[in-house]
Amino acid sequence: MYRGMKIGQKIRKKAKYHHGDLRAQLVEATRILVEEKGPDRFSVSEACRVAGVSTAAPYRHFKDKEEMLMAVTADGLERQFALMQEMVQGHPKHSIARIVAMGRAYIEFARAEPAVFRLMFGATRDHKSYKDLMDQGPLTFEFVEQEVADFMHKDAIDDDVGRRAFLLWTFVHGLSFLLIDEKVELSGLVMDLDALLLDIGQRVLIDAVPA
Amino acid sequence: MYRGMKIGQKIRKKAKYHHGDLRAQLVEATRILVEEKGPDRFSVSEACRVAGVSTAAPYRHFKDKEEMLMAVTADGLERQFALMQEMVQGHPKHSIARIVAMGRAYIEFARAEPAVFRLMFGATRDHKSYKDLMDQGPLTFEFVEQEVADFMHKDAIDDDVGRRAFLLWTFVHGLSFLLIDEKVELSGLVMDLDALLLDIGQRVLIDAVPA
DNA sequence: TGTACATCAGTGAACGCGCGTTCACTGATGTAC
DNA sequence: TGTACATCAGTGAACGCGCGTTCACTGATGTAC
Repeated sequence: MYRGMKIGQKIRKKAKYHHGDLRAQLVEATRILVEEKGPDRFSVSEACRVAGVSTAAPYRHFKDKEEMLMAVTADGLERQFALMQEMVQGHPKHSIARIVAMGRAYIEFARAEPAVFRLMFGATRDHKSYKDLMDQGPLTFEFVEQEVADFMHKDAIDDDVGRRAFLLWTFVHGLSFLLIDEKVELSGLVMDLDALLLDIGQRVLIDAVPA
Repeated sequence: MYRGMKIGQKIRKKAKYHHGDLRAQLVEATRILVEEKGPDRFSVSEACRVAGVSTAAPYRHFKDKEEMLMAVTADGLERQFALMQEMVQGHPKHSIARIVAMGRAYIEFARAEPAVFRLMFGATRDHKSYKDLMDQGPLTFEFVEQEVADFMHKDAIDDDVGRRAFLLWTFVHGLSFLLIDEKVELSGLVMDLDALLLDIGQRVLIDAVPA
């Protein structure tokens, strides 16, 4: 059964003419289907079937199919950001453990919801609402920059901080895709994920000192 | 007009009942369409239109639609590998310039043919022929490992070499996706691509020396 | 509190569309004698 | 060299399918008096 949906609930919902919660439920159905079949094989009709509603119903809440996908994407961006903020907490300020935790959060999100991750970071869609949506991306990156600045005991984000944050992001982004696209397995990596993140974190954040 | 196809050629080809070259031409049409519309919006019918052939014709050469995409993917993997080998040549052995050139080749391929790159490295397809296809991937990675071993003046590929090669690959892979998915622009990077690749190459290949 | 009515979230049937694949066929080519 | 025939790469029409979206509608809800 789907997340947060008890047996029989679907039928009960159907009994009510006015749903009350259809938009949220359609977004949830879309999220599940996208995850099950991939973003390109998702269909509005199927989301309606899951939500127990006629195929015309979504058009009260969304302009078109693409807008449903955008809603899932926006939700994903917010949740990933939240997860990163959450996982950083508890690690001491200025410690590299915070950087590692941040990277792990990024990757864990990708692995938990690969299809949503692909929506979030995959090929740009040429939909109107896409621009608004993409405001969340920079926000998350600024958070990474802030953490890097903290680690380096800098109180502002300068070019050097930006560059290092970008290196970290790129690495973690690449690893996410390699993992969810099954080009690489964590078990084949010799090191475990945390060790790997620590290693790359040190390489990027600590400069080589000439002997 | 499409690559290697002169005006009028399509009509001339059509005049011949026996094509002689249809398989190759369909692969080429598929490649072009995938690049134009994205892997998921490619259709067999359209490839047939481009190749100037009936919609049933491909089934003499391919089992199904997916097999056409696989052919394009395999071709892409080979060409990327060739490009990497080619761009490394001319740089002195053991020099980091070889590593940089290799990374640049990877990224240049991705930028030149983003949709094919997505086919090559995107979500695993559950097609029978997919397994055979994926033999090329490890081959390319071994080449990277060999170059890393050379740079480090090692004559065998050990775990340390493998780990560093993996770090390089992950970074370059992440950068490729960020670029083709338009999450980042080279112009916004402060450093140019070669400087960036050199920087990350050094960080991965040269260890910090404790003061 | 009861009633009239506007609002609005849903229905269900229908639409046109392009798709992947199959089918019996046809016409060109290569080969045996 | 000429002819009969097998082979095989194409045709073109048809199929069933599921899709996204629109339409006139209906029934539940909230509000004004």
